[in-house]
Amino acid sequence: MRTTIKDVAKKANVSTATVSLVVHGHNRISPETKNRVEKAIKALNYYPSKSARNLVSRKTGNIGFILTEDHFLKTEPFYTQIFLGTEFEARNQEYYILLTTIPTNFSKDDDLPRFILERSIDGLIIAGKVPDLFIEKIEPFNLPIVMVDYYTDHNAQSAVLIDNIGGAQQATEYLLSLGHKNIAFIGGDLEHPSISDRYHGFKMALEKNKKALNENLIVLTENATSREDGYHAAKFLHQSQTDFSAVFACNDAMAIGAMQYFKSTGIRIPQDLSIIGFDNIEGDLYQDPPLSTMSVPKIEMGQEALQQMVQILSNKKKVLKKILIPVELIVRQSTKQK
Amino acid sequence: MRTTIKDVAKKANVSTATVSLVVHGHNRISPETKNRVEKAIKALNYYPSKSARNLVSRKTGNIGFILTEDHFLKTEPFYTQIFLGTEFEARNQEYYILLTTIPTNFSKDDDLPRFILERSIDGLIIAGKVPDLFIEKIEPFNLPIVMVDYYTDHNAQSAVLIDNIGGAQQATEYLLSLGHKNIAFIGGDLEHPSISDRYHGFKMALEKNKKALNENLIVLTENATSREDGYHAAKFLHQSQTDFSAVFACNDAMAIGAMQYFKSTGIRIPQDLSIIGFDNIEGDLYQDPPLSTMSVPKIEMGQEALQQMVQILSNKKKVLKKILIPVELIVRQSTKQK
DNA sequence: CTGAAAGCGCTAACAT
DNA sequence: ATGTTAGCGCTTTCAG
Repeated sequence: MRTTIKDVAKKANVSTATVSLVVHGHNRISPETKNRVEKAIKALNYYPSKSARNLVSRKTGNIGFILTEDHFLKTEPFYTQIFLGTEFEARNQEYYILLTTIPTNFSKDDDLPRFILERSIDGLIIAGKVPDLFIEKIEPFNLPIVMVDYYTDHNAQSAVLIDNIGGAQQATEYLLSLGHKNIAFIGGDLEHPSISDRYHGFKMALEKNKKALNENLIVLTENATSREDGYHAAKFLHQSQTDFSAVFACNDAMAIGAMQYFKSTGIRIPQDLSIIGFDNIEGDLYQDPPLSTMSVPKIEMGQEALQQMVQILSNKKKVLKKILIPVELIVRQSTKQK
Repeated sequence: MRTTIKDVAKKANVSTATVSLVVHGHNRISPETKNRVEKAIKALNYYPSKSARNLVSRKTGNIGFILTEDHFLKTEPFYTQIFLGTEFEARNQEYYILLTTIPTNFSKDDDLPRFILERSIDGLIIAGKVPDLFIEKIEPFNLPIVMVDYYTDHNAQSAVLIDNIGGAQQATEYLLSLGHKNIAFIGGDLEHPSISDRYHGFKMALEKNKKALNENLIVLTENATSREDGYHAAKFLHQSQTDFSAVFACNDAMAIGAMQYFKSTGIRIPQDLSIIGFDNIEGDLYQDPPLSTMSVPKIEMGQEALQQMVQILSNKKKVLKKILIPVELIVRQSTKQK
């Protein structure tokens, strides 16, 4: 049998209330009693029962973490890192994270995660793009929500977002500063806020530097932004016969795919062509040459999300914040002065 | 305020005890009452409070899932898939999974996961290789443990394991059946049970078929078994000038790296050299040629682990089982009749 | 077949 | 400064 608050009280010769106060660090307990209680706690190796606490506090101490299956199983551990960040922070903040996935094409017949139905969580962190339908369906549960790396104002929530616009500008301007005049952009589905923001950042940088936008240098694939898509985008670009000396890929996966294509045609990187990506994934380092990119602090984003959640949970007032996480230019060997 | 069992009882004109019995599907309730109660539950959208249940049952309804950080963040979503399998199954079995990582080099100064210290879990699933020290440190907590894809008999637990020996034999015999006489093996740290088992399976198949083992055709890298390691192992093999027409790599990552090296030297696959891997990771399909391999059912392994845990948790008797999950030969284009 | 009631371990008024 | 006590929502004997 596990030791309970009663055991501690008995051993320390106080009431359970006193023990409870000591455990919670209330200062209206005399130092001596406090000391005695603490000793008893140590001696008995007492840990308060979560269940009992939860029952009386009407909270669960759990925070749900949701992402779509494909995001979780993706080769790049992008969301996995974000999860890890929230898990790290949850340790400090005394919360547990309940991770679950939802089908990538969540449909109206799909059940909501059990922890939502059973109300086993105090709040919900949603990472990455999820179907609108899902957001709608959880609305009635009135859970505090923090989104990470995705945002929809379908119903207002707090969000932790990458500074995609700023980062894309920075990347583009870096390329410009290297003397490149004709810069191509390869990307995917503009419905995705991250991608469209990066695209915008790219255009803004050109405008700001009074460079005309050459439509032929913009290649947007239908949907995904994988290595394969990058490969094909590069091929398309190459075969369009338009002149360019640098490529800004909307993410590293596409950049890597593109690089692979260009190299296969004999184009040398960075001598003939500079390429920069976005995300800073592990694979960048194993490329030949290693890929220049914009670094996204994934762990930190996860931590930030958890902190936001804790704030929402402790203050009653619902401050809806959008937090923009800055990204950092990482120069490696895939970019070069023209 | 959330609806409680009392609300349901009042609405259905019964006692809370009756509601409880209905919820648990006891059959000593008359059909009419049962019906009435069920209607009330629906109408009020009642879900029993986990905390209250946990408190009275002295269980938490949670199962911990532990892996090392590097395993979780690996590029290949191998353990991620295993986790997903346990999570899927946990949904059926009414458990929540608490996922946490431990440092890859867990040292004696590292804290144990909070959910162990606070006893917030009923059992623990450990996936992949973890430091012995960790296993030792959790022993006093006397938690039911199920290991997945790793086993140590430091203290006896149940385990869900890949049939590595059988799979390696199968792969090797397949290569033999193709007419290959000189088959190389590339692998890593034999301290790791999976790798050493695959190595043994390889040797056993040779023996069984009365083929001598050529030491020059065995390349074991120091530690890891990544693409890079495969690349270097292949290089080493190639430069040793020993004759071989087929390679069995201890996993797909190494196989892919090896293939990359061989192709770079002009060796054609499968015309000049057959390669087979192990694991069946997603990347296999994107290789040129697509990689033949032994398929490991990761999701199923996770499910199996959870089921084992539930069994242990429901029976008091601790049956320690080792479950061997069979693997399946997948023939793609990297292997060919000699 | 159903209800009354004790109690799981803890917290938070309210007393003292 | 500390103790008493009434719940939190549920399960589970034990009666009826």
